Amino acid sequence: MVYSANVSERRQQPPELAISTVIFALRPDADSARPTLWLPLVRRTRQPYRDLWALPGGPLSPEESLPDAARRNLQDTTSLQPSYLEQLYAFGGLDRSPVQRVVSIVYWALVKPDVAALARETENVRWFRADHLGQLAFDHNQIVDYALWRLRNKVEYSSIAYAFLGEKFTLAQVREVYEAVLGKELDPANFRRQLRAATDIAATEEYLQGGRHRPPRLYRYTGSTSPGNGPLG
Amino acid sequence: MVYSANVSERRQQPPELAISTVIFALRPDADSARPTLWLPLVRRTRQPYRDLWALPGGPLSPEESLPDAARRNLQDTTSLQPSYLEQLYAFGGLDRSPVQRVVSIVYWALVKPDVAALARETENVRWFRADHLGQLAFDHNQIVDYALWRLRNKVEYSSIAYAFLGEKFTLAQVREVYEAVLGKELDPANFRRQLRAATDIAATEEYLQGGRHRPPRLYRYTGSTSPGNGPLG
DNA sequence: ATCAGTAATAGTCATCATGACCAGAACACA
DNA sequence: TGTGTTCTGGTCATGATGACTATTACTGAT
Repeated sequence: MVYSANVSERRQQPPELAISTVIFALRPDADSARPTLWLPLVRRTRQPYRDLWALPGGPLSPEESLPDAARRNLQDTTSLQPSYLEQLYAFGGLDRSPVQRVVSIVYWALVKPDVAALARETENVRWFRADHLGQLAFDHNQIVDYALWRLRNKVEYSSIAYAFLGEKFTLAQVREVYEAVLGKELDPANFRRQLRAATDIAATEEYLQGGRHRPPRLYRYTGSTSPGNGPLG
Repeated sequence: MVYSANVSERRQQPPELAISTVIFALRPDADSARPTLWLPLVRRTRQPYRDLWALPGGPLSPEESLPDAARRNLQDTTSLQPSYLEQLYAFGGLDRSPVQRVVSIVYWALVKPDVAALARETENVRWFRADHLGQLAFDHNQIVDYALWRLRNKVEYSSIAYAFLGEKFTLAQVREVYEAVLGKELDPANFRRQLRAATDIAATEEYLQGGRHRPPRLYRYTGSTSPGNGPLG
């Protein structure tokens, strides 16, 4: 902790308020042929934790709302426009940053595959597989763990999975989302039965051609874009 | 909005960071003989929203963690020590306060009945039934609605109900907690079957004497005090 | 002392969701 | 033409749940 200021000094200053976001996308994986969970990180160019990877974020401007700040930070640092955005948690531990006390209101977001594919990687922005991130700056490993936990829970009781997919999709693609998020394989027939009982997806008359096997039917999501966060929408 | 400063003026100032808490307790109700959900509110003695009722809260001191700040504010304003405390949400809308922009990190808490009974009401601290609060200051009606939504969800999939109860309790008392929180009656026999299948409550050899009918057996909660918030504990 | 009333407790039954599993249909490729 | 794989529809056993019935054990009135 080279850059840790002494405690009484830090406590003179008012807490700084920052907004950060954990962003997930499903990307094709070289090894497994199945898509896996990835997330973009930005390299820190200043102390503390210089050259370590961190969540995209920045200070809250006085004239923007919290989700607007999250969206603007995403646009500025990674050029990504999320298909889903939800507040994750406010982290305010005293020792999160060795320099000054920082309270971070953290959002988590999902992006669709076409948006994620267009995003170019730079020297300071890179995609990482969610299951081996290495050492991140600050308490960001803990934050990502929590975001993953929320994602895994939410995918099971809400219709959030479709935020990972395009307008039309096969049931197998939906299953691949669940399998990538939950980290386990699901029975195709049983999974299919559940989706067909759901009211928020509808079959189209189109089939996905060009595959190696029987062409699967395409479906469309007909539910609300925001899967609902209680009275807050 | 008599006290609303003009917008450009407000936006010069940095956002203020506050901590508030929604506290729930189960209290006997005069009408229904069944206990109902109550929460303590504090009267505002200053503008804005002077004389309206509001959630207990205050600014975050630089040297305390977020849950510590919530706990201290509860102690200072209502003298209540919660048996459960969890972060609810960070509210940061631009127009939450007409004077200055305020970002509120809101917690929600439960208190046990003996603690709630000891709390004395004063001129500026009073208990209200959760189902008719009237007009509160700021956006606190919306915050209470969200806290109620979270409470109702969490009571169904976690063991949070025991935070409302003492060390030993009857199964009917647990059922009364569920009924008060969910706002509907539950079948005693089926409810009993579910609780007996749970692993985190154990039967004692004691019975509650003095009632009008067959004395019910007393049970004890054997699970963890913190029902778990994912990787954060 | 006896009986009525009510909660506490135990149990039954039909229904539904789920996991495991089987089988035919429809395609590409050798 | 056959083989392999996925897509799709189906069966079966199991467990959870809601509705319901019945017995037990107490208080309070007659």
